[in-house]
Amino acid sequence: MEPRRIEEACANCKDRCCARCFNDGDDNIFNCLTTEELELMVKEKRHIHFNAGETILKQNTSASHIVCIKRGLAKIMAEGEGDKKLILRLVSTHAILTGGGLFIDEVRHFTVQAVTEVDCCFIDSDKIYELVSSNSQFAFELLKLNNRQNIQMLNNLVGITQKYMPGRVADLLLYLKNEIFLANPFNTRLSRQELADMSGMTMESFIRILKEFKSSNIISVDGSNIHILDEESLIKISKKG
Amino acid sequence: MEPRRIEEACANCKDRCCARCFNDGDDNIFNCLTTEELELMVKEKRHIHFNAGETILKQNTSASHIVCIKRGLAKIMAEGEGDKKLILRLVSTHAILTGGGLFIDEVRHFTVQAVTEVDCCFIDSDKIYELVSSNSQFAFELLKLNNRQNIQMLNNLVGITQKYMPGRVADLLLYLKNEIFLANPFNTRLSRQELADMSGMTMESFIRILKEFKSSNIISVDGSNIHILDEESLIKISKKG
DNA sequence: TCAATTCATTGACATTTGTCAATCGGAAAA
DNA sequence: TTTTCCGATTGACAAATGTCAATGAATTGA
Repeated sequence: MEPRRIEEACANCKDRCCARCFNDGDDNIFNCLTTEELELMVKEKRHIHFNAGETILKQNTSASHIVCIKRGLAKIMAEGEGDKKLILRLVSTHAILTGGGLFIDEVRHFTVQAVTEVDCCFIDSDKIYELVSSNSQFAFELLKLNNRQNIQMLNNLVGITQKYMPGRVADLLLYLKNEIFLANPFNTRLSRQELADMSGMTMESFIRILKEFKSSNIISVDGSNIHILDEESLIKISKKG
Repeated sequence: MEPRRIEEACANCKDRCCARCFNDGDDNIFNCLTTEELELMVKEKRHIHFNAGETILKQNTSASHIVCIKRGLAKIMAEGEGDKKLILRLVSTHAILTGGGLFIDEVRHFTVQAVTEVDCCFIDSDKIYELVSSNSQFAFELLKLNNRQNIQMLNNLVGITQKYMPGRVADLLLYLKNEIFLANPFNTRLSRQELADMSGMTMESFIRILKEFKSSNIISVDGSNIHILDEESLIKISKKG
C-alpha cells in the first residue's frame, strides 16, 4: 500500500525526487550539485508518506536528517511549556527543512506536522556534511537558506512583539495569500486554533478579529475558505500596528 | 587621535586582531583558517573605534562587511514602525556579526549600536565569500554560527509570545547574568528603556516587575547594577511563564 | 549655585487580551 | 433519523498590559 503511494508520488522521477523534482530555478539548493553528488545524496534517501495530522519531525528528538517536502502542506511549530504552541511558518512543495540543531547540537528545536497528506524525502545529514565539504556552492546555498529563515523569523518576532492583534492577523492573512497559497480565495485547511497559534493569540481573540474584518468587508470567510476583498486595508492595518 | 586608539587596542596583535585575538577555542570560527587564508582576510580589514551610543551598523543599509567585536558591548536591535525597537541580543568581545541579509539581499536587517566604547574589525564580505569557497571547514563554522543564532532567536520568540511579563523579565535577568556578564552583581550599562526593549514591554511595565522582584527579595537593584539573590525563584518564574 | 535636562519611578486609568462557560452547527456514528 | 462529538462562535468578565501625566532623582551646563 505505502510503496504504491510512493511510486505514484515519484511518477516523473523514479528515485531522484530530491533532485529532478525541484526545478524552480533559484530556489533549488540542489541545482549546484553534479550528477555524482546527486547520486550520493539520493542513494540512501527515504521517501515517506504522512497522513494529515501526523508528526514528521518532533522537537527535542535527535536531528540526523534533513527533509524535503515533495507534496503537501506542513506546519513548523515550537512547543512551549504546557500545550502552548507557536506555529512559525508553513511549508509546502519544494521546501527544505534544515536549520534547527543541525550542525550544532543535533537536536531538533521545532516540531513539523503534516496539515494535508505529505510526501517527503529524508536525507541523512551525513550526506549533507559531505556535500558541504566537497561543494562550496552547496555550502553557500545552505547559508543562504539559513539566512532567509533567520530573517523571516526576525520579521515574525518584530511583528508579534510590536503589533496589536489586528495588525498580526492582517500580517497572517497577507502571508497566507501571498506566500503560501498564492491564490485569493484560498482554503487554509487550518483550524482557528492553528491560525491563532500562527499569530500568537488565543483562538477566541483570533475569531473576534476575523469577525471585525468580515463586518468591515475586508474579507469574507466561509469555513476555512478565506477571501481577501480589500488587500489595501489589510496592508494599512498591518502598518498601523 | 583615532589611529592611536587603534594601536592601543591592537597592542598584542598588530594587524591580525581578527585571528590571534580570538583564542577561545571552539567559539572561534577563524581557527580553521590557514595562515595564508588569515592573511587574505585580514589584509584589508578596518579596525574601527566607536563611542558609546554610536551606530555600528544600520538597518536597511547595504551589508558588505562582517564585523568582529574586539572589545566592548553592543546591542543588536530590530527597528520597527514608529520608534519601536526590539533588542534581539547583546554582543561583546569575540562576537562575530554576520547573518541577516549577508549572502542574500546584501541588506542589513538589524541595527547594531555601541553600548560602551567598542573596538571592532570590519571585514569585506567578498573575503568571506572567498573563504567559504576555499575552506569547507570555514563554511561549516559559519553554518553553525547561523544556526546557533537562529535557535536563540526562536527561543526568544517563543518566550516573548508565550510568557507573561514576569517570566520574560526573569529570562532577561538570567540571560544577562549567565550569558553576557558572567558575574553576579552585574552592571548592565543599559537604560530601563533598553532593558524593556529586550523583553518586549514598555519601560513602565518593566520597572514595575523589577520592583516586585525587589520586594520579594529575588534581586537587589542599585541604578544599573543588578544583583540576583535568588536564582532558583527566577528559574521558577521563568518556567511558570 | 541654580536652572535645565534626562532618566527613573509612581499612580490613575484606559485598552487590550485572556479565561471561562454557554451555545451553535455541522459531521460522524449509532 | 437520532445521538454524539467536535470545532466555531459568542458573551461576560477578569487579568494583563499600555498610556498618560506627575513627580523625584541624578547629572550637566551655565
